[in-house]
Amino acid sequence: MSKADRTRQAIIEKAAFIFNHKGYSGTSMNDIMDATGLTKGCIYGNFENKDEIAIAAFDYNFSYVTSIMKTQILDKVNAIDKLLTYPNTYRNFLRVPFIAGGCPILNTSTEADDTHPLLKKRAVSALKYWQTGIEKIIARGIEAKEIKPGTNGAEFAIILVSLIEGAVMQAKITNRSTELDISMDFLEKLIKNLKA
Amino acid sequence: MSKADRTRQAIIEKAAFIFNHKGYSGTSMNDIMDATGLTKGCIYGNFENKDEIAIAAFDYNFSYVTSIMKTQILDKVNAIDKLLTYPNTYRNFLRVPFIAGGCPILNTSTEADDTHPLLKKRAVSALKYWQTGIEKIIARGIEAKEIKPGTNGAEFAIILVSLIEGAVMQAKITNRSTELDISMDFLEKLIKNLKA
DNA sequence: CATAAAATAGACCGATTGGTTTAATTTTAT
DNA sequence: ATAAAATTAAACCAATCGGTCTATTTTATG
Repeated sequence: MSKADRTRQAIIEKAAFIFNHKGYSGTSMNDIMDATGLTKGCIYGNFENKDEIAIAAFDYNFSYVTSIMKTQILDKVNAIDKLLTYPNTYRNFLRVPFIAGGCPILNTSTEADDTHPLLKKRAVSALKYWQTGIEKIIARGIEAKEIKPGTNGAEFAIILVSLIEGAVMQAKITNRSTELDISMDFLEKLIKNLKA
Repeated sequence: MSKADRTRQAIIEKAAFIFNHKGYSGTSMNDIMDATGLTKGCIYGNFENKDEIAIAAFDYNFSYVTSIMKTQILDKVNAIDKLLTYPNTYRNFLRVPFIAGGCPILNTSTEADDTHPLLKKRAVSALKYWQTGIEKIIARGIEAKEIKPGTNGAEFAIILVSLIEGAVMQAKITNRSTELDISMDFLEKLIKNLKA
């Protein structure tokens, strides 16, 4: 990894943290300078503009969350156990916030849907990637006779995501885990109900 | 209503629309000047600063949504029917966006939770008001023997809100009603399952 | 170790930010 | 009708915005 690559990566990682807390328009280039300890010239030598940093930051945040979930899911063999990773992980989201600032899909979606087409596109892709990931687990679970045949994977994915994102939003704003506990308990039951 | 009151109200209404689309830091005083057709001096004669406008705008947006829901809920006599107002209304959220820009609680929560304590407080109050409203419907429904005794109102409120907010977020970013259709179908079944 | 290329620092730019001030104009109440 | 009070317009402010440019330093290569 060249020095430029290392600098670029450092900018992305620091910026990713800030963008996920303050949002796109709430984050200034000065914020990024302060966080990285780099000057403006250096940052603009590595990125064309703020947009490019924001997009790289979103991709970084999303792939970070994805990698954490994927690692845990790959540890499980049974499809039900794979799905249970979601409620089990998100139940502790406030206590162990594995991504500081909250879910990047939720944060980016609500800010960018009416304002920033580029970020919006990124958020759409990320959401669909998540949804199809869950569908795949369910499809394979059906094949392996671990999940009831006839289970609608696409529908279940949407409900799972709704419960998680809705609960994360409520828990973050009220600053309590109650909403996550209750929604994730409920999601857990839904998943166990899929068992063949 | 004095002229000052009318001016103030006009500013709030126009600003409420913009804030719910562009967010707090995405909205500038110039945006508000353009939308209202008023000058800066005039706006600052009616409000102390941007914060005061943002808070009044949030309150306006929230009470607007609340009034629409309340009207429909009051039309129903049975507690189950009152609860069904939620899936029935939010199912059409994209087709008939009764509040432009999306749910103000969702929008404000995700932006303000890490950045704007005053707006955060407002969002918390709004969310709790919504939650307790649902709890009350359920409590009265139990009394009236329309809803199963033993139903946990607080838990059901959280799940209802999670499903709605999660689905609204997904539908708004993907620009399709699929997520709302599926999540609201599911919520409808949950509600009907509460019947005594 | 010399040198070309890549990376970085920091001064600088015009535009825009939220906010103030002052003078003129309307409204309101007597 | 008129004076006091409320409201409004528009010039003005310092600070910050995203972004550029050039000189200097650091890095990699022959």
